[in-house]
Amino acid sequence: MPYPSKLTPDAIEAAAWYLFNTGGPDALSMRPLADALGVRPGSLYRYFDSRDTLLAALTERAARDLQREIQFAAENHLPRNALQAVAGAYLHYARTQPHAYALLLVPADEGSSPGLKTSAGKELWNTLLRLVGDLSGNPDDTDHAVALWTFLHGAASLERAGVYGPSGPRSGLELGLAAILDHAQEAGSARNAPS
Amino acid sequence: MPYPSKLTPDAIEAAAWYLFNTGGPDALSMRPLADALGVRPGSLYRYFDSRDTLLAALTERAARDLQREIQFAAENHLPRNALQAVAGAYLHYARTQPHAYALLLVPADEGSSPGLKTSAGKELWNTLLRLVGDLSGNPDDTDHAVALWTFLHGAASLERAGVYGPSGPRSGLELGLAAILDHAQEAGSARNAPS
DNA sequence: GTCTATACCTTGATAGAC
DNA sequence: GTCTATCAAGGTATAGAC
Repeated sequence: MPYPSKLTPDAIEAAAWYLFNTGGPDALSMRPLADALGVRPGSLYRYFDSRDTLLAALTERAARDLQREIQFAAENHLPRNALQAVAGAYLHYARTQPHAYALLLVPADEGSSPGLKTSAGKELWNTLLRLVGDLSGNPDDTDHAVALWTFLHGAASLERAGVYGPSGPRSGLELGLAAILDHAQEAGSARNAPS
Repeated sequence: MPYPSKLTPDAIEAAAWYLFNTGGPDALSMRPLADALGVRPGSLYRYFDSRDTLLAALTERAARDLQREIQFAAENHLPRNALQAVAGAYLHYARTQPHAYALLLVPADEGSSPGLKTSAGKELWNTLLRLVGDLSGNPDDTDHAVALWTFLHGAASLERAGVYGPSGPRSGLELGLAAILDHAQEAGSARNAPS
């Protein structure tokens, strides 16, 4: 029975995901990955054209993961609280899976596509857009969604860069988040009761 | 006259700066750098311990550059307009020198220190803090400064990731910026006229 | 003191044998 | 489908020529 081959795309991806999340991009190299799978480096190329292709798969996976966390966090909350919870979940994911998160927003010039232009990435955006719409009353409120996402990513990114220091800028973040949510909410009120 | 050596730290740094800003991190490799200087790779190590040391020098340089741009943009403006101009200058720098900008906020685990913890980086922060203080009336308003910087970096970062698309989310960014500046300004008013 | 020559090791990737 | 070579390019270290 020669059928069950040692390798499958899923097995490779799983091992790669582990290596990547454990040690970051540098830890994901073809040789150690092959070692982990009990195989020779060259064999991997039968399933993934290149390391970049493999990274693209991991990117998609990261987007799906984060989208699920966001969705879950928002459930059973009123709009304002939902977004507050989403912000927490977003930052929590960026904190606990920093490498995977970084994959989502790789600069455009560094090969692989931006990560959030994947199908999973678009779903993530739509989820955010819907939640913001619930707050502001505008179902297609891209402006506030963009502002919110911009702020969340900035927070995740600066935190990861170690800029905030140990004491943490919690108050600064909460303040900024509140400023944006307030703005969206006021826009909603103005809609319902135009002067 | 054997004295004038072919290499000087400044010459190396300048060539490295050019390579780096032109082609990104990958373009800064020791061999091409040596070629550009008409020298053998090994020679570079008399002046810089490693590629990382060289990168650290470039990081310092980037922080200095950005700080100067910010300072210049803020001159001769009233607080609110100054910060608006600063935001523009910040994003402009991130747009036109993307690689140098990225150097400032390298994730903490990727070797070299966060870039903004250099002396030039601290100056940058102090500049921002002062300008925010002028608006809110609180000379040490770290909260609003953090919120503003978080938002600016998020914008620079998402833009670079190509997330906003060609049409640009100008309105979303202006809206978020306005929300934060308004919040700071209102805090200032409340200070002067406490209820 | 300054630079060259050279070598070592690790990457990603490919071609062809089995 | 997997292995065995093998390649080019990268960062780095050292020994020795000038």
